[in-house]
Amino acid sequence: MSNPFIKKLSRFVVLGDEEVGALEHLSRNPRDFKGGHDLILEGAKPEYVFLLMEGWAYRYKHLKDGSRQILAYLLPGDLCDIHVFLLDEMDNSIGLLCDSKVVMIPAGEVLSVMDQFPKIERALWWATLVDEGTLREWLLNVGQRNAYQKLSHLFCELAVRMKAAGLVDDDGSFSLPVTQIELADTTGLTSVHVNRTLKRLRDEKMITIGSRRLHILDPERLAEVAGFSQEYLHVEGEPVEMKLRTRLGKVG
Amino acid sequence: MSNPFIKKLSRFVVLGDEEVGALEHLSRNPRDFKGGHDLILEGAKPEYVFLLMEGWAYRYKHLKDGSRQILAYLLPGDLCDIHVFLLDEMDNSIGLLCDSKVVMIPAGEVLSVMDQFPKIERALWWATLVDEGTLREWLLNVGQRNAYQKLSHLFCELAVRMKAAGLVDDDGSFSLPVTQIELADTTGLTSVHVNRTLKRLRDEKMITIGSRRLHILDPERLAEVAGFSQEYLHVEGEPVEMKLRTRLGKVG
DNA sequence: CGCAAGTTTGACGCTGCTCAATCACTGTGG
DNA sequence: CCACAGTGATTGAGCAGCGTCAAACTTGCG
Repeated sequence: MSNPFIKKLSRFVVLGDEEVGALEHLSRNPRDFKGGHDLILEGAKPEYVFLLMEGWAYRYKHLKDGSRQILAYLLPGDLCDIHVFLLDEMDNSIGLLCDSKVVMIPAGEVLSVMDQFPKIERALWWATLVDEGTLREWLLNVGQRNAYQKLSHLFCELAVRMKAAGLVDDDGSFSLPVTQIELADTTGLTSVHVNRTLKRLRDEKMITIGSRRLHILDPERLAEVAGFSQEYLHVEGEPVEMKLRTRLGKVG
Repeated sequence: MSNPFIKKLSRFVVLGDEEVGALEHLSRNPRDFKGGHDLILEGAKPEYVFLLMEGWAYRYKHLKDGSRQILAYLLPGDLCDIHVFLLDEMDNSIGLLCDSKVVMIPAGEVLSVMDQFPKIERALWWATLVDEGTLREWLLNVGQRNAYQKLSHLFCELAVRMKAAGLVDDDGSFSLPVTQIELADTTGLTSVHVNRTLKRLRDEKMITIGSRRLHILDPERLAEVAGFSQEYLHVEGEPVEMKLRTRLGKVG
């Protein structure tokens, strides 16, 4: 299963051949995009749903004073803006952090696949719920933790998600094409303070960071510092549909 | 239409008689709960979906050090924890801010209504997307704005939501059964600093606050200070389903 | 090689936190 | 009807985590 989209939805429902076929059809023809560019800007009329097949993207929003909040990182298999259906215009921008492969799916096509395959609709809904859970963790992170804990928590989360996407090396390191400025805009800090905090994490031998890679040297201690537990990401165990079947004695 | 749940879902889809009937059936028999109590605590096995019919609830989460982040306020018509389906156990708690009427819907019942009425399923999904958008605004708020702007933004949001629920008085004031401690845990500030910031907003004649009510005296200036614009709440205009039909030339 | 972008470090200051005391409000019981 | 307790609001004094400003250094790339 090399299609990260199908791999991801399989965490939620058990897909039949027809459904796999439909998803493969949806994700045919990814286009190559250069890193540093934006897929879509706040205010644009959304026509496509962007599906990331390879690379890194991020969702962000600007304030009038120029400050920026990064709202999510998007990894292979993630839909960038399924909430497009609601919007007359985009309420956030999506940028690419490195060269990436992206499928642009016309919004109507997503809708008709959902109409045809209720299971896919439900899987997409569940994916949305995971995104929401992640957002809640981010809010907790930004609202309540100090700089040291914030960065630790972010790194723990990214490690788990990258692992689930099969993108962590044997030595435990993974690509992190993110500048300290971006880490700052993610956590609500300044890049100067991020820099000092990274130095501390490095000095304490918990991480190695540089040349766009992160290596977590001491995962246990990092998770301890962050107060991290990975349940909210729902990357482990059998598909949600199966768990639900067991729990409620019925098919979702 | 006195049923706030139906009223809310009607913002997303045009409901037929059967669907209205099903929703009315779902929301029969609200139970009375006392304010200050919790509906469900983090770690509990979720069996019911809580539907708030009257009153105020909030979603929150604790850190081990005892600090708390409030993640959402729930108003009449809101489902408190539809994401229950995903969870083996609750990853957040839900508390009541005042005496409230709540329907406890068995999780399986929600599922079977969604199976029977795709439109309702889609409306619930859209409601989830609005929640997610709100969460993104909160993240922006907590991450990037200062205390003065944070509180202004929160008040603007609550005013719009209360208005949509038909709970704002003619004089523009509305019930806000929230202590300064809770405002602090919402915005990532301390109650002392919230107090000082409220004083400033009062001194500048933008709000009146007290005895569990908020009166916004100068909505324009408050929105200006906050950088608030209400689109993300999707309380205005025709139902999303209709807009979509116009936009895509097809039925969602 | 030389620029551009990002990282690192220092000095200093402010927003918002901590600690703590006092005040106001509301509901309770004698 | 009043004393009292508990909760929340208010205010002050002092402080620290993180921000600002600025300069130097490092890295990647055409």
